[in-house]
Amino acid sequence: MARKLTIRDIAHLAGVSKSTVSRVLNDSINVDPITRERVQRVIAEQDFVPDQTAMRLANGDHRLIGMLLPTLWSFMTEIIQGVAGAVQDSGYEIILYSSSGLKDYCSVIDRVLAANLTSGLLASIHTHSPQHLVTLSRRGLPVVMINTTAVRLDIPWVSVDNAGGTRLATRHLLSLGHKRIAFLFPCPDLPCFHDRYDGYCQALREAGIGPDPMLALYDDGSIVKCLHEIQAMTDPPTALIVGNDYLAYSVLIELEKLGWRIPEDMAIIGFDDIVPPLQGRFALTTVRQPFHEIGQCAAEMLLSMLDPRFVPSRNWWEFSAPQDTDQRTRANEHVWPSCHIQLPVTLTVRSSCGAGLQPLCQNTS
Amino acid sequence: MARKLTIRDIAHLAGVSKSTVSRVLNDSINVDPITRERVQRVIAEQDFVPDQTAMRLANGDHRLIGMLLPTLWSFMTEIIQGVAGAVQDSGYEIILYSSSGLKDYCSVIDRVLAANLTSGLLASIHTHSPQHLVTLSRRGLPVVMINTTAVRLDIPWVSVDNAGGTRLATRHLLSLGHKRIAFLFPCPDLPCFHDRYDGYCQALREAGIGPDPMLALYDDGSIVKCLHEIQAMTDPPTALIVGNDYLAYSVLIELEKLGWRIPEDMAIIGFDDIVPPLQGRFALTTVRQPFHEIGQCAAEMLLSMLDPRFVPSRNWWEFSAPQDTDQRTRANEHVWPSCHIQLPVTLTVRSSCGAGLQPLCQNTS
DNA sequence: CTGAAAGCGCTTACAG
DNA sequence: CTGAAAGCGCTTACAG
Repeated sequence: MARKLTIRDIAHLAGVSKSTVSRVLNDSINVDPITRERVQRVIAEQDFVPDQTAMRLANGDHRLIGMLLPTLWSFMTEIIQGVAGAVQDSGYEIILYSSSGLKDYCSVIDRVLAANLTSGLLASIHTHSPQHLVTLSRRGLPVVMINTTAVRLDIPWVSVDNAGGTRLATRHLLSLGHKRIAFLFPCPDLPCFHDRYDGYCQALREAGIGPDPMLALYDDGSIVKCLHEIQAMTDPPTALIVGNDYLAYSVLIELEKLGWRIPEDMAIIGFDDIVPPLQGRFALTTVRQPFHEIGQCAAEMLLSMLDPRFVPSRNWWEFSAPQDTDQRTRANEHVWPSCHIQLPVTLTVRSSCGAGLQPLCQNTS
Repeated sequence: MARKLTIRDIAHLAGVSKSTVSRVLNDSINVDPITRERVQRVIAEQDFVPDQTAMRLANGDHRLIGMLLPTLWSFMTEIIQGVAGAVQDSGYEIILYSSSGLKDYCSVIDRVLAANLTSGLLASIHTHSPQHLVTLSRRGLPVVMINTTAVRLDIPWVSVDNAGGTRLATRHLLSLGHKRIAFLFPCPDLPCFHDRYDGYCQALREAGIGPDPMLALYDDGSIVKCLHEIQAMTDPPTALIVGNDYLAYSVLIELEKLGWRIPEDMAIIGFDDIVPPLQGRFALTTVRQPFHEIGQCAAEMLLSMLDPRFVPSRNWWEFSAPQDTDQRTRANEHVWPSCHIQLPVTLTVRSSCGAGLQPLCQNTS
């Protein structure tokens, strides 16, 4: 390939100095229109694109966003697409860091930051404690957590309205006549599942039903045991809300093995809406997370933090988490450090809940 | 955050020049062991990590691998994980370019290269013609295509043994007693599906059965029409190999609507092995692609092209495409430009093919 | 083995 | 409005 042109070559060809070429490239105001036009023509003729590495070094702005990914679930692709779309024309690029495997994610982050390559971080960390990120964020590092399960953090994050989703699901089951509805935790300690449980309890209370602690179930690895417990109950549930789809599908499989009919013997609703192609037999009614929008929103938040002139494609702030709303009005200039977005979710009704096949869509916003 | 340390600070603290610090950082031989040790201690004490942007500018090696992604399927996550794992400790980073959407991927590539940020490209482009990449590759750009559907290219790529996979699938159906086996193309023009069709034909011929052109079916958007054609045949097939899983699941859904029983009325085998969680009712027997290995292999190929000292984790060359083997022996020094890897696939037997539930695993290597 | 100097390709005060 | 110069943080001949 031919030697790469530099700003000096363009300067020669246009009969100006490097400074002027640089000014044209950076849309500086202080350039004579005639000169500008001449330089631009040369740039176009030569297909000149300035070296990004040098640009980044010279102006200290690296225009690189780090994206920290955990072991990837299938829906991460949608989130990534959302991020990529938002970053597409921003002048920033995404650099991918995998925090999967045995490596300590803290050391990964530290090296990433020390190397001074990226100017901000999009982090999706689920199983680890994000304390390290919180510390860095407090010290001024632009970072946005994506779809974190640890939603209590005082660090910018984008997630969904977990409680709203299960409230929707629970109401739907109530409207179908169910009175005994159980909730199955995929694991006991993640805050997002507690929020989902809270939404379920809220909907029950709104219907005048006190949540029965016996109906809060935990998956300790043996779904079968869990189902046997249900069978052994004197007043067993007729419907079950499962904390996420992955577990919900496992439940469906086990129930089938046990000979239960869905939804006649047990109505099921999940959370996430993974695995869209299979809507035929295992038609799981579920709360759909807007993964693409989650990625898009997180990326646009980060871009806004990095560059105040950045204009988001949508007014995401209308989805600020309730607890944020007050303090934002008070300290408007510091809106970013405490910004938490909970995007609304939708209930996608298929057949596992027993609502028949009539299409029906509700959402939390 | 405190001001970032530079090589000059370390030099001061260690009482040496910047040059010496740089030599220590780059493991240069020409450093007195005592000096080296002193410098290293200061570096460790200060947690110093050199600025990557400056490094990249100074030595012209950007240590950044571009990864061009199409609209992401679910299995792209596995490929990405494979790539990330391989790149993890190589000193390179991955920068993500999305070629999805309406944007012309050629212009994306050109800007990427002109900007001089990345030193090599991993490309996964399916629906577009990769002619532009071929041209660039010929001119010396290190590029590896991932899992491309256009397997006839004279450009380095990593894919799977498509023909071997369908041969495995076809043999399996033959062993179950099927004589009339159809093949369904997801679309008529992609080379990978022709390879899969070829494998199917091979297996039939090996069994002394001439492939019946009537049994080569095409999905033109209406699976139902296709199924009606099958029903209308005087000698209809009893088994069906579908070109990919996505279509296979659609077929299963349509067949169910039509009241067909799987596998009694029609045995089905797919290709890809997407959607692992659902093995209960829609248990699709399918040819599994080793997505993680595909990503890993492609990344390691690219790293080898960028840095001759790189040592791959496995001897991938044993999976060189047959047509390559001869010329590699002849022109060993140019092994890279013509390197095509076809990883073996495995047949994952579930219930849709009618083999019952006994676990069974076969592969093409 | 080590340091001073020039250079990577850009940006940005500063002076004119 | 424009150019010469210094600088971003590193590397690498070159001279000693």
